[in-house]
Amino acid sequence: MGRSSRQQAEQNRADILKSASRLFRERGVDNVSIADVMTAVGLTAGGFYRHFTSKEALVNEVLSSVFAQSSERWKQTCESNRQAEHGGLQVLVQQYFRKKQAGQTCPILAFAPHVSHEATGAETVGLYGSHTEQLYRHFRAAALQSTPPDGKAAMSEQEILVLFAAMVGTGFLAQSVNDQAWIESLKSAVLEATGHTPLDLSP
Amino acid sequence: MGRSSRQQAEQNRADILKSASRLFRERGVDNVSIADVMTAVGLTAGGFYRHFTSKEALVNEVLSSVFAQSSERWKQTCESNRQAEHGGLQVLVQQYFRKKQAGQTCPILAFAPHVSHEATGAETVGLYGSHTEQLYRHFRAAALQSTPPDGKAAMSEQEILVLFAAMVGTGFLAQSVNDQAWIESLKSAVLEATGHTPLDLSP
DNA sequence: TGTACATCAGTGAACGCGCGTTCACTGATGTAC
DNA sequence: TGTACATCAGTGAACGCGCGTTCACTGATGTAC
Repeated sequence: MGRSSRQQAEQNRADILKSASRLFRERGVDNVSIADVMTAVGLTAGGFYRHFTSKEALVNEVLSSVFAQSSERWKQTCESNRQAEHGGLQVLVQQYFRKKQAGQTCPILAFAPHVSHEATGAETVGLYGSHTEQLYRHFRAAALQSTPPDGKAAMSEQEILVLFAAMVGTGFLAQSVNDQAWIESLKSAVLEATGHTPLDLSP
Repeated sequence: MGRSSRQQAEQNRADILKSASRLFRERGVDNVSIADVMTAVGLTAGGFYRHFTSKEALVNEVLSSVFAQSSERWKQTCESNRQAEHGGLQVLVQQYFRKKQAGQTCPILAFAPHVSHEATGAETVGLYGSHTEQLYRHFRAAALQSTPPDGKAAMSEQEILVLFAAMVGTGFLAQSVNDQAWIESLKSAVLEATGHTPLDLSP
């Protein structure tokens, strides 16, 4: 095979990051091997270390990239609904609950099992925490600029915190509990609570 | 060493269950080996299979036992507060958030990473789901019999679902995010929301 | 521009490690007479 | 009650497997003249 061109090598590195992002979100960091990632890209395991010093280094890059993606999407949802009739918050929660392929799982959920290992490096844990709080800030911004329906008051900080925890908690339960009916009732309860009032359920 | 008495063997089996319960909740199922469990009991790894057919069988027994324990505790919290001034719900949430040693992590949180594996058996996944919903039912019961403060209305099903998701979500975030101040703000927001009104924070 | 050489991206076998599980074995316990 | 034998709880080495990482090697790419 021999050496690849600089350009090809750069492309391969980008492919590794992309495949790892998808696989880590699909199966979790600890259930994806370096060989899995490299095979998905069409290379062999040994070559991985020309691009990253360790699996942990890959995890850190993927984590930052994936959180940045989510952050961007949340921010856009928030901004594009600035003058919408209902606030952007409901749209955000709706998208959060939308049935997605496994490769698009919320990073807060996808990386938590890896992060809560005792063995995981402090850098990874720190990145996870700060990115999670960053997502919360976008959530909060969307909540604050949502126009309250009818004559209701704007959301309090307390309500925003509770709704964020409820949204994440529901996503978490959706990953582990099979009972679709129960999960749906959780989702619609949280969704309705973001509007301070039951939504009409007409299609 | 030779054979142990029936009585001793029964004791050893119970010890294995107890140690496994603690270790699984402390570190997660996938980060605890059979050897870890057996060493904690003072035996060697090979002897494990005189008591259980596989690790998965142990997991299933531990899961049921640990969930049953939590279920019992939630039910008691609920009943012992039936005539209390504030409802049992706030006591339940307060205990849920109490800083516990790692061996007492809520089973909903502790077993989720193992359960959301693709490879995990259907039996384990089913047990996890039904036990989780059982805990929710206790939560709901505590909420429904809580006497609403002041002139507030009783909690709606929607509110109960949201608060359950928020409680679990907060516990989940507490495991992975280091920022204690933020975690505390989530906890107190959820706790206050269970009372429909801010609590007074005097010691 | 053409040639000679150095670089280094990728290969694939190997290493060391921890895991769940198996197995031949030991010897105290339980049982049959 | 005492003896002879069967049982089986626990041992500890071994197996097979997958993992993260290393390494000698290959040969196309990049560079110096």
